[in-house]
Amino acid sequence: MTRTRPRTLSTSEERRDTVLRTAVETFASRGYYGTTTTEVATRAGISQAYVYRLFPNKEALFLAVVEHAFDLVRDSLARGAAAAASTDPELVLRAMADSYAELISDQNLILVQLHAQAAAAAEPTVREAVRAGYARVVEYVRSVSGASEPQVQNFFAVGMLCHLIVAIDASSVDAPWARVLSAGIKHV
Amino acid sequence: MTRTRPRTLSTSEERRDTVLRTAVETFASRGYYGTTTTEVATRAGISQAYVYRLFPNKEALFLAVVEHAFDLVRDSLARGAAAAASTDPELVLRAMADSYAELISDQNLILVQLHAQAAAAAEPTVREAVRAGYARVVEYVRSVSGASEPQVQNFFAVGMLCHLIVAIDASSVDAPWARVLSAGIKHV
DNA sequence: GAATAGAGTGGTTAATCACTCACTAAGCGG
DNA sequence: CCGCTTAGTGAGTGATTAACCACTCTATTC
Repeated sequence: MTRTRPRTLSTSEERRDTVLRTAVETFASRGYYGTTTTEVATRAGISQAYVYRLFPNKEALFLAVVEHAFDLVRDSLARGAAAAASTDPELVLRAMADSYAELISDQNLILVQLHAQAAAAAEPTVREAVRAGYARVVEYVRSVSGASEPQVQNFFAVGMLCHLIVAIDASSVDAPWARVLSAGIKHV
Repeated sequence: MTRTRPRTLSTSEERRDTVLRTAVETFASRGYYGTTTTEVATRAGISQAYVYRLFPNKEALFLAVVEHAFDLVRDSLARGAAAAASTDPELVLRAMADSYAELISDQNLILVQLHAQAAAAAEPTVREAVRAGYARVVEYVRSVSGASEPQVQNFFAVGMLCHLIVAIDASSVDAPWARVLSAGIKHV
Protein backbone atom coordinates (compact mmCIF):
# COMPACT_ATOMS: atom_id res chain seq x y z
CA MET A 1 0.00 0.00 0.00
CA THR A 2 1.52 3.28 -1.13
CA ARG A 3 0.11 6.01 0.99
CA THR A 4 2.50 8.78 0.03
CA ARG A 5 0.49 11.81 1.01
CA PRO A 6 -2.48 11.81 3.38
CA ARG A 7 -5.71 13.13 1.95
CA THR A 8 -6.89 16.44 3.13
CA LEU A 9 -10.57 16.77 2.52
CA SER A 10 -12.23 20.00 1.66
CA THR A 11 -15.87 20.83 1.80
CA SER A 12 -17.75 20.18 -1.40
CA GLU A 13 -18.46 23.90 -1.58
CA GLU A 14 -14.78 24.67 -1.76
CA ARG A 15 -14.22 21.93 -4.30
CA ARG A 16 -17.05 23.12 -6.46
CA ASP A 17 -15.44 26.52 -6.42
CA THR A 18 -12.00 25.36 -7.46
CA VAL A 19 -13.49 23.14 -10.14
CA LEU A 20 -15.43 26.11 -11.47
CA ARG A 21 -12.29 28.19 -11.59
CA THR A 22 -10.22 25.60 -13.43
CA ALA A 23 -13.18 24.83 -15.67
CA VAL A 24 -13.08 28.44 -16.84
CA GLU A 25 -9.53 27.92 -18.07
CA THR A 26 -10.34 24.60 -19.67
CA PHE A 27 -13.51 25.63 -21.46
CA ALA A 28 -11.74 28.82 -22.52
CA SER A 29 -9.36 26.98 -24.77
CA ARG A 30 -11.58 24.36 -26.43
CA GLY A 31 -15.12 25.50 -25.75
CA TYR A 32 -18.13 23.45 -24.77
CA TYR A 33 -17.86 20.61 -27.28
CA GLY A 34 -14.10 20.40 -27.34
CA THR A 35 -13.55 20.20 -23.61
CA THR A 36 -13.74 16.86 -21.83
CA THR A 37 -14.80 16.38 -18.25
CA THR A 38 -11.64 14.34 -17.71
CA GLU A 39 -9.57 17.38 -18.66
CA VAL A 40 -11.40 19.56 -16.17
CA ALA A 41 -11.03 16.93 -13.47
CA THR A 42 -7.32 16.45 -14.05
CA ARG A 43 -6.62 20.15 -13.95
CA ALA A 44 -8.67 20.49 -10.80
CA GLY A 45 -6.76 17.63 -9.21
CA ILE A 46 -9.72 15.33 -8.64
CA SER A 47 -11.10 12.24 -10.30
CA GLN A 48 -13.41 12.60 -13.25
CA ALA A 49 -16.13 10.77 -11.34
CA TYR A 50 -16.15 13.43 -8.67
CA VAL A 51 -16.92 16.15 -11.16
CA TYR A 52 -20.26 14.43 -11.51
CA ARG A 53 -20.91 14.62 -7.81
CA LEU A 54 -20.29 18.36 -7.86
CA PHE A 55 -22.23 19.10 -11.04
CA PRO A 56 -25.13 17.08 -12.46
CA ASN A 57 -23.64 17.02 -15.98
CA LYS A 58 -21.30 18.71 -18.38
CA GLU A 59 -23.88 21.19 -19.55
CA ALA A 60 -24.58 22.41 -16.01
CA LEU A 61 -20.87 22.84 -15.44
CA PHE A 62 -20.52 24.89 -18.60
CA LEU A 63 -23.50 27.05 -17.73
CA ALA A 64 -22.03 27.69 -14.29
CA VAL A 65 -18.79 28.70 -15.95
CA VAL A 66 -20.57 31.13 -18.27
CA GLU A 67 -22.51 32.71 -15.45
CA HIS A 68 -19.35 33.00 -13.40
CA ALA A 69 -17.66 34.76 -16.29
CA PHE A 70 -20.47 37.29 -16.53
CA ASP A 71 -20.29 37.85 -12.79
CA LEU A 72 -16.64 38.74 -13.09
CA VAL A 73 -17.35 41.10 -15.96
CA ARG A 74 -20.01 42.88 -14.01
CA ASP A 75 -17.80 43.18 -10.95
CA SER A 76 -15.05 44.60 -13.10
CA LEU A 77 -17.35 47.20 -14.63
CA ALA A 78 -18.57 48.13 -11.18
CA ARG A 79 -15.01 48.67 -9.99
CA GLY A 80 -14.39 50.83 -13.02
CA ALA A 81 -17.47 52.92 -12.39
CA ALA A 82 -16.48 53.36 -8.77
CA ALA A 83 -13.05 54.56 -9.81
CA ALA A 84 -14.38 57.07 -12.32
CA ALA A 85 -13.15 60.57 -11.64
CA SER A 86 -16.33 62.28 -12.76
CA THR A 87 -19.97 61.57 -13.47
CA ASP A 88 -19.66 62.58 -17.08
CA PRO A 89 -21.05 59.56 -19.00
CA GLU A 90 -18.19 59.62 -21.45
CA LEU A 91 -15.66 59.42 -18.65
CA VAL A 92 -17.53 56.78 -16.70
CA LEU A 93 -17.62 54.59 -19.81
CA ARG A 94 -13.93 55.10 -20.31
CA ALA A 95 -13.21 54.12 -16.71
CA MET A 96 -15.32 51.01 -17.16
CA ALA A 97 -13.50 50.14 -20.35
CA ASP A 98 -10.16 50.50 -18.59
CA SER A 99 -11.27 48.21 -15.81
CA TYR A 100 -12.57 45.69 -18.33
CA ALA A 101 -9.28 45.82 -20.21
CA GLU A 102 -7.52 44.95 -17.00
CA LEU A 103 -9.88 42.05 -16.28
CA ILE A 104 -9.38 40.43 -19.63
CA SER A 105 -5.63 40.59 -19.57
CA ASP A 106 -5.74 36.88 -18.74
CA GLN A 107 -8.02 36.37 -21.77
CA ASN A 108 -9.76 33.31 -20.34
CA LEU A 109 -12.86 35.29 -19.55
CA ILE A 110 -13.12 36.60 -23.07
CA LEU A 111 -12.63 33.20 -24.61
CA VAL A 112 -15.34 31.68 -22.47
CA GLN A 113 -17.69 34.44 -23.57
CA LEU A 114 -16.73 33.87 -27.17
CA HIS A 115 -17.29 30.14 -26.99
CA ALA A 116 -20.56 30.64 -25.18
CA GLN A 117 -21.65 33.10 -27.83
CA ALA A 118 -20.83 30.66 -30.58
CA ALA A 119 -22.62 27.81 -28.83
CA ALA A 120 -25.61 30.01 -28.06
CA ALA A 121 -27.07 29.63 -31.52
CA ALA A 122 -27.36 25.84 -31.26
CA GLU A 123 -27.86 25.29 -27.53
CA PRO A 124 -30.99 26.88 -26.08
CA THR A 125 -29.77 26.71 -22.50
CA VAL A 126 -26.52 28.43 -23.40
CA ARG A 127 -28.39 31.04 -25.38
CA GLU A 128 -30.55 31.79 -22.38
CA ALA A 129 -27.51 32.13 -20.14
CA VAL A 130 -25.76 34.47 -22.55
CA ARG A 131 -28.88 36.55 -22.99
CA ALA A 132 -29.31 36.83 -19.25
CA GLY A 133 -25.67 37.78 -18.89
CA TYR A 134 -25.84 40.57 -21.44
CA ALA A 135 -29.19 41.70 -20.12
CA ARG A 136 -27.62 42.32 -16.73
CA VAL A 137 -24.43 43.86 -18.05
CA VAL A 138 -26.05 46.15 -20.62
CA GLU A 139 -28.65 47.29 -18.14
CA TYR A 140 -25.94 47.91 -15.59
CA VAL A 141 -23.74 49.92 -17.91
CA ARG A 142 -26.66 52.00 -19.03
CA SER A 143 -27.96 52.85 -15.61
CA VAL A 144 -24.60 53.48 -13.95
CA SER A 145 -22.96 55.44 -16.72
CA GLY A 146 -25.94 57.57 -17.58
CA ALA A 147 -24.79 57.41 -21.18
CA SER A 148 -27.07 57.67 -24.16
CA GLU A 149 -28.25 54.53 -25.92
CA PRO A 150 -25.94 55.03 -28.92
CA GLN A 151 -23.04 55.54 -26.55
CA VAL A 152 -23.84 52.31 -24.74
CA GLN A 153 -24.25 50.48 -28.00
CA ASN A 154 -20.88 51.73 -29.17
CA PHE A 155 -19.36 50.67 -25.86
CA PHE A 156 -20.41 47.09 -26.49
CA ALA A 157 -19.45 47.19 -30.15
CA VAL A 158 -15.92 48.08 -29.15
CA GLY A 159 -16.07 45.33 -26.54
CA MET A 160 -16.93 42.81 -29.23
CA LEU A 161 -14.06 44.05 -31.38
CA CYS A 162 -11.90 43.50 -28.34
CA HIS A 163 -12.94 39.85 -28.33
CA LEU A 164 -11.78 39.41 -31.89
CA ILE A 165 -8.47 41.08 -31.20
CA VAL A 166 -7.80 38.81 -28.26
CA ALA A 167 -8.95 35.66 -30.04
CA ILE A 168 -6.59 36.04 -32.97
CA ASP A 169 -3.99 37.92 -30.95
CA ALA A 170 -4.12 40.75 -33.46
CA SER A 171 -2.08 43.09 -31.32
CA SER A 172 0.97 40.90 -31.82
CA VAL A 173 0.60 41.03 -35.59
CA ASP A 174 2.75 43.64 -37.24
CA ALA A 175 0.56 44.66 -40.15
CA PRO A 176 -1.61 47.64 -41.10
CA TRP A 177 -4.91 45.76 -40.85
CA ALA A 178 -4.08 44.61 -37.33
CA ARG A 179 -3.15 48.12 -36.28
CA VAL A 180 -6.38 49.51 -37.69
CA LEU A 181 -8.44 47.01 -35.70
CA SER A 182 -6.62 47.38 -32.40
CA ALA A 183 -5.95 51.12 -32.50
CA GLY A 184 -6.64 52.73 -29.16
CA ILE A 185 -7.68 49.47 -27.54
CA LYS A 186 -5.95 49.06 -24.20
CA HIS A 187 -2.77 47.02 -24.64
CA VAL A 188 -4.50 43.61 -24.20
CA MET B 1 -30.46 -6.70 -54.34
CA THR B 2 -32.34 -3.49 -53.73
CA ARG B 3 -31.24 -1.01 -56.30
CA THR B 4 -33.96 1.59 -55.91
CA ARG B 5 -32.35 4.58 -57.53
CA PRO B 6 -29.54 4.39 -60.02
CA ARG B 7 -26.36 6.20 -59.09
CA THR B 8 -25.50 9.30 -60.99
CA LEU B 9 -21.84 10.14 -60.64
CA SER B 10 -20.50 13.64 -60.47
CA THR B 11 -16.98 14.85 -60.81
CA SER B 12 -15.06 15.07 -57.58
CA GLU B 13 -14.73 18.81 -58.11
CA GLU B 14 -18.48 19.20 -58.02
CA ARG B 15 -18.75 16.95 -55.01
CA ARG B 16 -16.08 18.82 -53.15
CA ASP B 17 -18.04 21.96 -53.80
CA THR B 18 -21.36 20.65 -52.53
CA VAL B 19 -19.66 19.14 -49.50
CA LEU B 20 -18.09 22.50 -48.76
CA ARG B 21 -21.42 24.20 -49.01
CA THR B 22 -23.23 21.79 -46.71
CA ALA B 23 -20.24 21.75 -44.37
CA VAL B 24 -20.76 25.48 -43.87
CA GLU B 25 -24.24 24.81 -42.54
CA THR B 26 -23.09 21.93 -40.37
CA PHE B 27 -20.09 23.63 -38.82
CA ALA B 28 -22.21 26.73 -38.33
CA SER B 29 -24.38 25.09 -35.73
CA ARG B 30 -21.91 23.10 -33.64
CA GLY B 31 -18.50 24.44 -34.58
CA TYR B 32 -15.29 22.56 -35.21
CA TYR B 33 -15.29 20.22 -32.23
CA GLY B 34 -19.02 19.64 -32.09
CA THR B 35 -19.47 18.70 -35.73
CA THR B 36 -18.87 15.14 -36.87
CA THR B 37 -17.71 14.13 -40.31
CA THR B 38 -20.64 11.71 -40.44
CA GLU B 39 -23.03 14.63 -40.04
CA VAL B 40 -21.43 16.52 -42.90
CA ALA B 41 -21.46 13.41 -45.07
CA THR B 42 -25.10 12.63 -44.38
CA ARG B 43 -26.21 16.15 -45.15
CA ALA B 44 -24.17 16.13 -48.33
CA GLY B 45 -25.72 12.82 -49.34
CA ILE B 46 -22.51 10.81 -49.47
CA SER B 47 -20.79 8.26 -47.27
CA GLN B 48 -18.56 9.39 -44.44
CA ALA B 49 -15.62 7.62 -46.03
CA TYR B 50 -15.87 9.70 -49.15
CA VAL B 51 -15.44 12.90 -47.21
CA TYR B 52 -11.91 11.68 -46.60
CA ARG B 53 -11.27 11.27 -50.28
CA LEU B 54 -12.33 14.85 -50.91
CA PHE B 55 -10.51 16.37 -47.95
CA PRO B 56 -7.42 15.00 -46.21
CA ASN B 57 -8.91 15.37 -42.74
CA LYS B 58 -11.49 17.16 -40.65
CA GLU B 59 -9.24 20.11 -39.96
CA ALA B 60 -8.63 20.75 -43.65
CA LEU B 61 -12.35 20.64 -44.27
CA PHE B 62 -12.98 23.17 -41.54
CA LEU B 63 -10.26 25.47 -42.81
CA ALA B 64 -11.74 25.28 -46.30
CA VAL B 65 -15.10 26.22 -44.83
CA VAL B 66 -13.64 29.20 -43.00
CA GLU B 67 -11.86 30.44 -46.08
CA HIS B 68 -14.99 29.98 -48.13
CA ALA B 69 -16.91 32.05 -45.59
CA PHE B 70 -14.41 34.89 -45.84
CA ASP B 71 -14.60 34.70 -49.63
CA LEU B 72 -18.34 35.20 -49.46
CA VAL B 73 -17.94 38.12 -47.10
CA ARG B 74 -15.48 39.79 -49.36
CA ASP B 75 -17.68 39.25 -52.40
CA SER B 76 -20.58 40.72 -50.54
CA LEU B 77 -18.62 43.82 -49.55
CA ALA B 78 -17.47 44.20 -53.13
CA ARG B 79 -21.04 44.10 -54.36
CA GLY B 80 -21.95 46.71 -51.78
CA ALA B 81 -19.12 48.98 -52.83
CA ALA B 82 -20.10 48.61 -56.45
CA ALA B 83 -23.66 49.59 -55.64
CA ALA B 84 -22.67 52.66 -53.65
CA ALA B 85 -24.24 55.82 -54.99
CA SER B 86 -21.31 58.05 -54.23
CA THR B 87 -17.63 57.90 -53.43
CA ASP B 88 -18.10 59.53 -50.06
CA PRO B 89 -16.39 57.12 -47.64
CA GLU B 90 -19.28 57.29 -45.20
CA LEU B 91 -21.74 56.28 -47.89
CA VAL B 92 -19.54 53.55 -49.31
CA LEU B 93 -19.25 52.03 -45.86
CA ARG B 94 -22.98 52.18 -45.43
CA ALA B 95 -23.53 50.46 -48.76
CA MET B 96 -21.09 47.76 -47.76
CA ALA B 97 -22.85 47.31 -44.44
CA ASP B 98 -26.18 46.94 -46.21
CA SER B 99 -24.77 44.32 -48.52
CA TYR B 100 -23.25 42.49 -45.59
CA ALA B 101 -26.54 42.60 -43.73
CA GLU B 102 -28.16 40.94 -46.70
CA LEU B 103 -25.48 38.26 -46.88
CA ILE B 104 -25.84 37.23 -43.28
CA SER B 105 -29.59 36.95 -43.35
CA ASP B 106 -29.05 33.20 -43.45
CA GLN B 107 -26.75 33.52 -40.42
CA ASN B 108 -24.66 30.47 -41.27
CA LEU B 109 -21.78 32.61 -42.44
CA ILE B 110 -21.72 34.57 -39.22
CA LEU B 111 -21.84 31.47 -37.08
CA VAL B 112 -18.94 29.92 -38.92
CA GLN B 113 -16.95 33.08 -38.39
CA LEU B 114 -17.88 33.08 -34.73
CA HIS B 115 -16.87 29.49 -34.22
CA ALA B 116 -13.67 30.02 -36.12
CA GLN B 117 -12.90 33.05 -34.00
CA ALA B 118 -13.46 31.10 -30.82
CA ALA B 119 -11.35 28.19 -32.03
CA ALA B 120 -8.62 30.54 -33.23
CA ALA B 121 -7.16 30.98 -29.78
CA ALA B 122 -6.44 27.28 -29.30
CA GLU B 123 -5.82 26.10 -32.86
CA PRO B 124 -2.88 27.73 -34.63
CA THR B 125 -4.04 26.74 -38.11
CA VAL B 126 -7.47 28.23 -37.51
CA ARG B 127 -5.92 31.35 -36.07
CA GLU B 128 -3.83 31.76 -39.17
CA ALA B 129 -6.87 31.33 -41.41
CA VAL B 130 -8.91 33.85 -39.46
CA ARG B 131 -6.06 36.33 -39.45
CA ALA B 132 -5.62 35.94 -43.17
CA GLY B 133 -9.34 36.39 -43.68
CA TYR B 134 -9.50 39.60 -41.69
CA ALA B 135 -6.30 40.85 -43.23
CA ARG B 136 -7.88 40.62 -46.67
CA VAL B 137 -11.24 42.02 -45.63
CA VAL B 138 -9.92 44.91 -43.56
CA GLU B 139 -7.45 45.87 -46.24
CA TYR B 140 -10.18 45.67 -48.84
CA VAL B 141 -12.62 47.82 -46.91
CA ARG B 142 -9.97 50.40 -46.23
CA SER B 143 -8.74 50.73 -49.77
CA VAL B 144 -12.11 50.64 -51.48
CA SER B 145 -14.02 52.88 -49.10
CA GLY B 146 -11.28 55.45 -48.69
CA ALA B 147 -12.47 55.86 -45.12
CA SER B 148 -10.25 56.93 -42.25
CA GLU B 149 -8.77 54.34 -39.95
CA PRO B 150 -11.14 55.13 -37.07
CA GLN B 151 -14.06 54.83 -39.48
CA VAL B 152 -12.87 51.44 -40.65
CA GLN B 153 -12.29 50.31 -37.10
CA ASN B 154 -15.79 51.35 -36.16
CA PHE B 155 -17.14 49.54 -39.20
CA PHE B 156 -15.69 46.28 -37.90
CA ALA B 157 -16.70 46.96 -34.32
CA VAL B 158 -20.31 47.22 -35.44
CA GLY B 159 -19.82 44.06 -37.47
CA MET B 160 -18.71 42.22 -34.36
CA LEU B 161 -21.71 43.51 -32.47
CA CYS B 162 -23.75 42.12 -35.32
CA HIS B 163 -22.30 38.69 -34.64
CA LEU B 164 -23.46 38.80 -31.04
CA ILE B 165 -26.93 39.92 -32.02
CA VAL B 166 -27.30 37.08 -34.47
CA ALA B 167 -25.82 34.46 -32.14
CA ILE B 168 -28.23 35.12 -29.32
CA ASP B 169 -31.02 36.27 -31.62
CA ALA B 170 -31.23 39.51 -29.70
CA SER B 171 -33.52 41.17 -32.21
CA SER B 172 -36.29 38.79 -31.27
CA VAL B 173 -36.00 39.66 -27.58
CA ASP B 174 -38.44 42.27 -26.43
CA ALA B 175 -36.41 44.07 -23.79
CA PRO B 176 -34.61 47.39 -23.46
CA TRP B 177 -31.10 45.90 -23.37
CA ALA B 178 -31.76 44.03 -26.60
CA ARG B 179 -33.06 47.14 -28.30
CA VAL B 180 -30.03 49.12 -27.20
CA LEU B 181 -27.68 46.56 -28.72
CA SER B 182 -29.51 46.09 -31.99
CA ALA B 183 -30.60 49.67 -32.60
CA GLY B 184 -30.04 50.71 -36.18
CA ILE B 185 -28.62 47.33 -37.19
CA LYS B 186 -30.26 46.11 -40.38
CA HIS B 187 -33.18 43.86 -39.50
CA VAL B 188 -31.06 40.67 -39.33
C1' DG C 1 -16.51 -5.63 -75.51
C1' DA C 2 -12.71 -5.88 -72.67
C1' DA C 3 -9.57 -2.75 -70.14
C1' DT C 4 -8.95 1.13 -67.32
C1' DA C 5 -9.78 5.10 -64.35
C1' DG C 6 -12.30 7.28 -61.20
C1' DA C 7 -16.63 7.72 -58.07
C1' DG C 8 -18.42 5.97 -54.13
C1' DT C 9 -19.39 2.63 -50.12
C1' DG C 10 -19.54 -1.03 -46.20
C1' DG C 11 -17.27 -2.41 -42.58
C1' DT C 12 -13.97 -1.89 -39.20
C1' DT C 13 -10.74 -0.06 -35.63
C1' DA C 14 -8.58 2.06 -31.80
C1' DA C 15 -9.41 5.77 -29.15
C1' DT C 16 -12.23 8.66 -26.59
C1' DC C 17 -16.47 10.34 -24.84
C1' DA C 18 -20.10 11.43 -20.92
C1' DC C 19 -21.73 9.25 -17.36
C1' DT C 20 -22.48 5.45 -13.50
C1' DC C 21 -21.81 2.54 -9.56
C1' DA C 22 -19.91 0.05 -6.02
C1' DC C 23 -16.72 1.03 -3.10
C1' DT C 24 -12.99 3.12 0.43
C1' DA C 25 -11.25 6.64 3.40
C1' DA C 26 -11.81 10.68 6.31
C1' DG C 27 -13.75 13.48 9.62
C1' DC C 28 -17.03 14.48 13.39
C1' DG C 29 -20.45 13.99 17.22
C1' DG C 30 -21.33 11.38 21.12
C1' DC D 1 -13.66 4.28 19.87
C1' DC D 2 -17.98 3.75 17.58
C1' DG D 3 -21.28 4.91 14.19
C1' DC D 4 -22.73 7.94 10.70
C1' DT D 5 -22.21 11.31 7.15
C1' DT D 6 -19.59 13.07 3.51
C1' DA D 7 -15.36 13.41 0.42
C1' DG D 8 -13.40 11.02 -3.05
C1' DT D 9 -12.04 7.14 -6.31
C1' DG D 10 -11.29 2.81 -9.61
C1' DA D 11 -13.12 0.50 -12.80
C1' DG D 12 -16.01 0.21 -15.73
C1' DT D 13 -20.49 1.16 -19.33
C1' DG D 14 -22.33 1.73 -24.04
C1' DA D 15 -22.11 5.04 -27.48
C1' DT D 16 -19.59 7.73 -30.71
C1' DT D 17 -15.54 9.42 -32.87
C1' DA D 18 -11.98 10.30 -36.86
C1' DA D 19 -9.75 7.80 -39.98
C1' DC D 20 -8.68 3.74 -43.00
C1' DC D 21 -9.02 0.02 -46.30
C1' DA D 22 -10.68 -3.30 -49.30
C1' DC D 23 -13.95 -3.36 -52.26
C1' DT D 24 -17.86 -2.40 -55.95
C1' DC D 25 -20.00 0.17 -59.35
C1' DT D 26 -20.10 3.42 -63.30
C1' DA D 27 -18.55 5.49 -67.27
C1' DT D 28 -15.33 6.23 -70.87
C1' DT D 29 -11.98 4.81 -74.26
C1' DC D 30 -9.93 2.08 -77.69
